[in-house]
Order: sequence, then structure tokens, then C-alpha cells
Amino acid sequence: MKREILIKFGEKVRQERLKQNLSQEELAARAGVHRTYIGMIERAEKNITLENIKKIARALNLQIEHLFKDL
Amino acid sequence: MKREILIKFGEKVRQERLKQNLSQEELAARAGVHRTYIGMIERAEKNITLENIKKIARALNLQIEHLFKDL
DNA sequence: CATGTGCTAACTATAGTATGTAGAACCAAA
DNA sequence: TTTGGTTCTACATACTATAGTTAGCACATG
Repeated sequence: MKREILIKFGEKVRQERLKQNLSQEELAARAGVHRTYIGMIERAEKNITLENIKKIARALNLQIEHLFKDL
Repeated sequence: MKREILIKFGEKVRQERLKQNLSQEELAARAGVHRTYIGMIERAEKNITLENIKKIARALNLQIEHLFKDL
């Protein structure tokens, strides 16, 4: 499937967010994006850009690299 | 700087492309994107999306993870 | 009640695609 | 040396697709 990478990335973000007991709203606030946007990314509804990947990685205190482990 | 991540990513793509002796046009053809697009990415003029990051990684026979090593 | 998430719909910013021009570097033949 | 051909890249627009942002409503669950 074409959007497989988006699905895997979304799952990874959700997994890391829950591991840190953050709500979508909290993660959004940390990353500086809107609360529904995090939901859209986790549901693979948007093809996220590199700058926002970076924002989310920072908000999760992770290296970008880590978000692509086993992808 | 805000676009620092784009600059580093662009440098990484160029570095890997040259390592494999590919022209921008050859890499573009492999990745299935337009020839000028690769130039724009290497010069950090566009905020690349995840699906295109994936295309370029595949065209370079690299894991996405590798493109973010030491970034 | 409050909190968290999914989902729709709309707008505006910009990523993605493409064409064309220019110039640099290299090579080969006159 | 100069001329001409080739290859590669930068850069300038410009168009169209869609990412990014927001508001609102539904429906859970505590």
C-alpha cells in the first residue's frame, strides 16, 4: 500500500505518546501544533513534512532516527 | 535556524547520491520524482513530506533511519 | 460534569510537478 | 586555441494538489 509509511509512522507516534502518558492535546501543545493534527498523523490521514516530524520528535524527546527504527 | 533540519537532510541526500555516482536526474528517475525536485531538496528549498523521504531512501537503497543518522 | 479522541468540513499556505533559461565543466575535432 | 556538443546543476516562475491549521459536533469514559 502506498501510505504504509504513514501508517507505521502514526503507530509509532501513538505508541511513544502513550508510553509517556501524554494526551494528543498535551503532545500537540508541546510540539506547537493543533490538537486534531496529532490525531490526523496517528490515523495516517496526512502526509507529514520533515519540519513537523522534527517538532514531534522533539516533543517526545526522541531523535528522529528513533521514530524510523524498524520501519 | 528553523530550516536547519531541511539543510542537514539535503546535505545527507547529496552526500549519498554522490557516493553512488548518481546525477540528480538519475536519482529523480529512480525515485519517481521530477529532476528539479531533487535539486530543490538538496538546496533545502522544500519541506519534504514523509512519502517522498521514503521514495528517496528507496532510490538510494537506504533505510530512512540512515538518512537521519547524526541529525 | 470534565477529559480524550474521532471525524467532518472549510480555508490558506505551501509542497509537488513541470518548463525554460543560463552557466559551468568536460571533451573532441578542426 | 577555438568551436561545438554534451552533461549537470542552479534558478525563475507558474500551476495544482494537498499539507497545515482551525472550529464544531459526536461519543465515549471517569
